[in-house]
Amino acid sequence: MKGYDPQTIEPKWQRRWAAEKSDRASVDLSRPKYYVLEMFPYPSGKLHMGHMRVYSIGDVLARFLRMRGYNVIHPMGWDAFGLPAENAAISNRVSPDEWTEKSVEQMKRQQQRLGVSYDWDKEINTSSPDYYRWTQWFFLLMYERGLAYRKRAAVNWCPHCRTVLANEQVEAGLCWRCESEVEHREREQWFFRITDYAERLLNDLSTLEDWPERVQVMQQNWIGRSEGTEISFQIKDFPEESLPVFTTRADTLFGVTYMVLAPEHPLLPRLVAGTKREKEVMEFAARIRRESEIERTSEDSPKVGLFTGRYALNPLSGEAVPILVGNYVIMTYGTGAVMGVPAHDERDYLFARSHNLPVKAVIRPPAAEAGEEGDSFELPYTGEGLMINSGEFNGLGSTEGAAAITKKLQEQGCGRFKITYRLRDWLISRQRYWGAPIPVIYCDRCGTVPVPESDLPVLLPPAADLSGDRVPPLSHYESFVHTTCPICGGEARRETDTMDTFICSSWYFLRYTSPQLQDFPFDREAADYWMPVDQYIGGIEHAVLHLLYARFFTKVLYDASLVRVEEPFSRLLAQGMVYKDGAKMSKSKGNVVSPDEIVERYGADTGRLFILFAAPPEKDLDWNDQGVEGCHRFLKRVWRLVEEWEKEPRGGERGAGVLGAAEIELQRALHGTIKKVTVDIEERFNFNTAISAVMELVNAIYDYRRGIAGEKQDRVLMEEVFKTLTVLLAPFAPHLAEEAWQALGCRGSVHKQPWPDYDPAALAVEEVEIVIQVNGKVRGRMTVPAGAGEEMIMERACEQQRIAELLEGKSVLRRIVVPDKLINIVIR
RNA sequence: GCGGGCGUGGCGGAAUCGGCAGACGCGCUGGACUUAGGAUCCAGUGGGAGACUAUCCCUUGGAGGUUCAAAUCCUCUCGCCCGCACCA
Repeated sequence: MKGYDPQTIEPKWQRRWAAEKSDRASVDLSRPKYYVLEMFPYPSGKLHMGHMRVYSIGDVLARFLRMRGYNVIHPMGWDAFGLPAENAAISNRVSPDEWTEKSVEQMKRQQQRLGVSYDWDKEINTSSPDYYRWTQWFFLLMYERGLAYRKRAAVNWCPHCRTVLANEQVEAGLCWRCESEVEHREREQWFFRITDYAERLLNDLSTLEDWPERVQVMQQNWIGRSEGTEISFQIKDFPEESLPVFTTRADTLFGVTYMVLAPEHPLLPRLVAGTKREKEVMEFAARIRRESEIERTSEDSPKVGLFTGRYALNPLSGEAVPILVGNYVIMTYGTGAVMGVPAHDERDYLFARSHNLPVKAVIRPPAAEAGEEGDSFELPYTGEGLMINSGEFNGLGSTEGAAAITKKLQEQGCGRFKITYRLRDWLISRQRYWGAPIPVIYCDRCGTVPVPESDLPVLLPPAADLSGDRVPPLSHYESFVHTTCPICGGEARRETDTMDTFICSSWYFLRYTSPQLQDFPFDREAADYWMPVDQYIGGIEHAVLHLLYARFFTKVLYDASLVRVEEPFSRLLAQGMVYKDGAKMSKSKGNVVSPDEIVERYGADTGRLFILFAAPPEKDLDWNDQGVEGCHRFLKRVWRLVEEWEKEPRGGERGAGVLGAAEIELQRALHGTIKKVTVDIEERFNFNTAISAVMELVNAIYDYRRGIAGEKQDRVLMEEVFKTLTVLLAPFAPHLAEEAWQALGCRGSVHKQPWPDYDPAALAVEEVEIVIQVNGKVRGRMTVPAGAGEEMIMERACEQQRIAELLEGKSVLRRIVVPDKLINIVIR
């Protein structure tokens, strides 16, 4: 053992651990289990600091919990299907599977260099047929349960990715992946009926107490539950038709002065058919529909509308109001039509003013806000108040009024209470090659036929040229498309869209529990044992996407009695991003530090330690090269301690049980550190302060060894201190800890040691330093016996000259004593 | 606009239940060892006043408040970050 040389010891232990499969986990009902999971990566081939951070966090927990006696499952795999692989394959002129295989290999090697304690026997790859046959199986399950359906709809189309996208995958009108502007296209597409689960997905958020609030809130917003009333308006001259609208303010029904339809509204063509306005209205609607999402939905784009020539009849007042078509109404929310109440809605007000529509006030603000008479108030008034100009409802408050109106409408058969969600069904078709084929066959005679389970997997044909413009690519694989109908045996065509990769990642945590199982997606007993994931760790970017889809999947599987948990992830840790020089690490900024670079220069232990020490896991982390140096220095410092100890003579008669003051102090430091590190990892997830506590212990050891001459040092105590220090360091710097453990002459692996308990007796102190405050200001300190009472503290405090001076001639009003901490003497 | 979060030395951060603000690390200053130091060790390091001793004052974005005591609780306010957003 000479000098700290991570380049030698790290690979050595990594090989040893791998050979011994020391991190393999199997079902053991006699032991408490713990499932630690980090979001699996897309295999880009390049590990970045964000990866290193999430794996370091997960590994501390996994190693710590194993030492705590848990049966820990800590798996890793590859989210391998998807557009980036396909695009990379096209630009590198290789097939996506070759490209993926190579990337996995590279990335796995990089991961292994970090010394993360994965059970590699559980490795999975979503692009392997062994895996995606079950992804297809889940599609069939959804189909059987009526949760997968096909419909023609205007969908989000990314022209750059040449595929459609789910709503969750469009951010402010841009593709979440390539940031191209998303267009709307009419297409026949497959959807999952996630909206059937909206209420449960929302309600069960409250059971996820250990999820960050911001993630819960983001999901709440996304689901967007809204209670209100659906009101059907009759249309003048169209007795057959009715026009339903959704409103949260049924109390304003008498204030409706117009109606607006979305340009896509199916009723629109019929309303204007054959009229002199037809051409103008339809052209107007077409123009708006051509506008991009951004143009149309940005708040500053002006609200425009056009009269259709038709009138709707207010179901309660009978009043006829004009029906317009307008750009500010969107087809995908509510009913695609709104009632215009300009007096009590900001948007309606703006729209009405610019289109010369009347404004009719029907809600009066409460007297306090409206002034004496309450007759004149500023419009629009969007708050609640008392109903006016509303016939029999006059005088009711907004809340009771809305209920009364809903009731009345219901009696008349033209309205009902309704809950509306912002959440839309999950569009899962993708017009790309590199994904799991949707297992469906179209037969002219039998219609849409799901592929029988026994015919799974529907294999992807080997990739030919993918660079062509033909969409979807699978449609030009004749041998793939042509098939026979499973029902009638006649000629049929396969579905040529593939599934959204978010489906692959919606159940992978179940596959880890029995990754090689051949006849079912996962072993039910294994899943029942390991699930739920106790601690999930990943980036905040999946707050809605992956985390919502996985929750939905789990609920469906629960309903199908395939799993016993309704929620997949008990605890969630959204780790912060890694920054450098005030910006996210990125190639364009030129501020990228790669894990490889760090491992080569300082070793994985240093890199891990820095990442964990620089900030708490959920906060953004500022990369600092000098900080890395500091962590490296610390490890070298630890190393030297062990090295020096090794050279000193062993055993000895010293330390036979009588400890001196310095020894008692060192022992106290040791047990205080055990306590702090345990609490920081287990309860607070604050690895940064756990590490700083270990640093303090190391400083205390140095102080002791400097303060006490070599031959007088208590070797028994020193040995205990060194061993415990090594164990405490094991989750953070696993290689160094293992090497040190061996150097200390201990048997076995440090990672198999039980986590130490602290001895409360060793923490006990005989004397404590107490702060003396006078009127809340620190005026002195003193050392008193631990547990000293108020009288004694007061007496001793007054012995201090400074305190006596301050108290001179003053009367003591109060004395507050915080035992073993502080006395505050209040004087006047 | 709605919702969530954050604001502490030169920097990253600590202060866990209202009880010594600034742990730990970086950086910086001085010193030791050394041919050398980007190795290592020692000392110092929030700002100000002061005989640079004692001691005192100020300090957690800002202003108030509650309290014996506030980074921590309350009110207002400023700034930054994130999510959603013409959602009827």
